[in-house]
Amino acid sequence: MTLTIATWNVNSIKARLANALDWLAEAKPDIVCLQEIKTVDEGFPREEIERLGYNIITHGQKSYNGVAILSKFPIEEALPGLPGDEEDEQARYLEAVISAPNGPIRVASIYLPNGNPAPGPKYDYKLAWMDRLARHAETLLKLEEPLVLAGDYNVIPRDSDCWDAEVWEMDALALPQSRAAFDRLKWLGLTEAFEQLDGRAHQYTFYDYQAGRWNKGQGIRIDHLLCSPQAADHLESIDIHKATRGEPKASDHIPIVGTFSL
DNA sequence: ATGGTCGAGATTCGA
Repeated sequence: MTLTIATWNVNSIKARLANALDWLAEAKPDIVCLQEIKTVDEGFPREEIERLGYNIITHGQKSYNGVAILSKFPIEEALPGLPGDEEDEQARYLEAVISAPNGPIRVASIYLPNGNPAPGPKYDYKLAWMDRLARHAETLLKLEEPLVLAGDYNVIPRDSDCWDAEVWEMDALALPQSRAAFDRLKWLGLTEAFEQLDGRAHQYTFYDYQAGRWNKGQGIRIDHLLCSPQAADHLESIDIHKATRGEPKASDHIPIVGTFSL
């Protein structure tokens, strides 16, 4: 028995609906974490996706951000919002407990702040958000459950996760403080699925629309699955569904899928 | 080819 968990920044679920329906019907992932749905909850195209056999929870926002979780199995708990700042209005975090056939799995859909320009208030917000995420992850890890924190982390973990480290040197996605905050999540005991199972250089999950990056093969790897030991122990494979980026009306991000023997 | 990225939604901002 295997369970597949995917993450995909769709860059507007309404603009991407046809692409998303095609990919869901083809890849048939059990659980999907979506980011940048760019709509309020009422605007999410629920029925079209429900028809493919998914339960859906959303944490939406007008125009920007917004996250969702799709699941073939029942969703028992829906926990919108990252703890640690009551003032934070941005819809970037949605956690759920899913009743998978072989037991419950806790999943979160994460849209970590971009942080540019750095330095500045947006970068401060990114680092503060990452600190909140680490503190919350610490709490979740104490539960000793299968846990997957899946999303657009807006962090390039290594120089070899982009096509040209010099281009990204001063960017919020690659600055040492961003990488240190990402490393902190791993030191807490979370395993980054791609690094663990594959680790090859230059395997990208994002190609900017600008400057013909896709046609030039110039991407970055910023979408990640972070797994608790109880999930990482059952990790079997990780796949970057690169062909989606070449489709008409593609998102600038590529879906990645983890397969677990759970 | 006088352009050059896309999305939401308002005529600009965020990525």
